Amino acid sequence: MDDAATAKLDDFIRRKGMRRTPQREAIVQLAFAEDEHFTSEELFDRVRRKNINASRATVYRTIALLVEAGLLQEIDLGGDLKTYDPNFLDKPTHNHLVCVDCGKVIEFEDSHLELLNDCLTRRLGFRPKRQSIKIEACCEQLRTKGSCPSLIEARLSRKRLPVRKR
Amino acid sequence: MDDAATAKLDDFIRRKGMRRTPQREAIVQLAFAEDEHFTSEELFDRVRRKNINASRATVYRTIALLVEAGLLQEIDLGGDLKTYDPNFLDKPTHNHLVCVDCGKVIEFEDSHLELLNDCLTRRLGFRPKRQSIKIEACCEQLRTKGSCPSLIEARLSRKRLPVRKR
DNA sequence: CTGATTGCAAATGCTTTGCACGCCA
DNA sequence: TGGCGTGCAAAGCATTTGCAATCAG
Repeated sequence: MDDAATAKLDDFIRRKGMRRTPQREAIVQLAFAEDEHFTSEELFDRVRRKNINASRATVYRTIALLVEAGLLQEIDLGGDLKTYDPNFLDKPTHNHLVCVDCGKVIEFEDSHLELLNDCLTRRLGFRPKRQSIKIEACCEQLRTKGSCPSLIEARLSRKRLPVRKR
Repeated sequence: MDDAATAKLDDFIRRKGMRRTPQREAIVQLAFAEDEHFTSEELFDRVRRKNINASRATVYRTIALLVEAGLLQEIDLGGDLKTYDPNFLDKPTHNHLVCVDCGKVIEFEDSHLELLNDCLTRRLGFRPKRQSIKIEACCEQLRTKGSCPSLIEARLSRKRLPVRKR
């Protein structure tokens, strides 16, 4: 978590008359420790692995806090669980491409896409607030060679494949 | 529900060795009776209002069936409930603009957007499968005049506003 | 001190499932 | 008749919440 984020959170907490607690500090730090998206439960896992004294409820409450403060974005990756993205502060306009085979998520930005969306929104008589683009696709390599590097990587790291059913 | 859809469903049911039951028929018909998106519970409401003998469980099971058959699309409109879109068979490439104030959903298509997304996907080394674009915006009129026709309409028809918390 | 915060367990609410019965093919 | 489909109630599961104890300021 960079300084801008720290400052923003401090400001938010002060304005709200809230308190700084060790649990909050630790959870927030862990949320931004990696660039990867996470679910509530995954963040709670990080907390447990670090032997931090914070309950599941506090993790959920802190996530809600960060979302409200605009530091964390709730995004839809297609699963049934809510996913959070810690990278929107640095790249406010990025979009997501999800590999339907391995669930790997790739973030990308494109100014043309942004501009086009903006125009479309205005043409429809609206004022753009936020646009989220999710592209579901599969690797060329998977199709042609029968295996995709992301899939292999996902298997090696024993990563959870995308959830389809709750 | 047009003929193409009926045929497609018939085919799907036959291939799967499934049966045609009055409940299924009725639920499917109601699902495509209107162009509007619906949640599982809303579809169940329609069923009840028509005094059709079908339980909530059957409605859920039939929705799953339609999604699997590719006749219904599960889309993310930002609420916490799953939403289903019955219009993808006619317009496979449409996107959604959601008014953040009244929750009104507008469907739109744009070939430039499609093309651009397609190029982007390929450039990233992927093969496009499906792209869903959700734009969150608010009416110009709401900003300038303090009220938006959709909002008024939503209030008049006592429509549920977008769900924020479960 | 005072009230925000936490932890626990219970509650919520949507969705799924096990099972016995009924009905389509 | 065989076994898919249905209804009911119970189970699942992520998330939220009530409440008493605790802790920050």
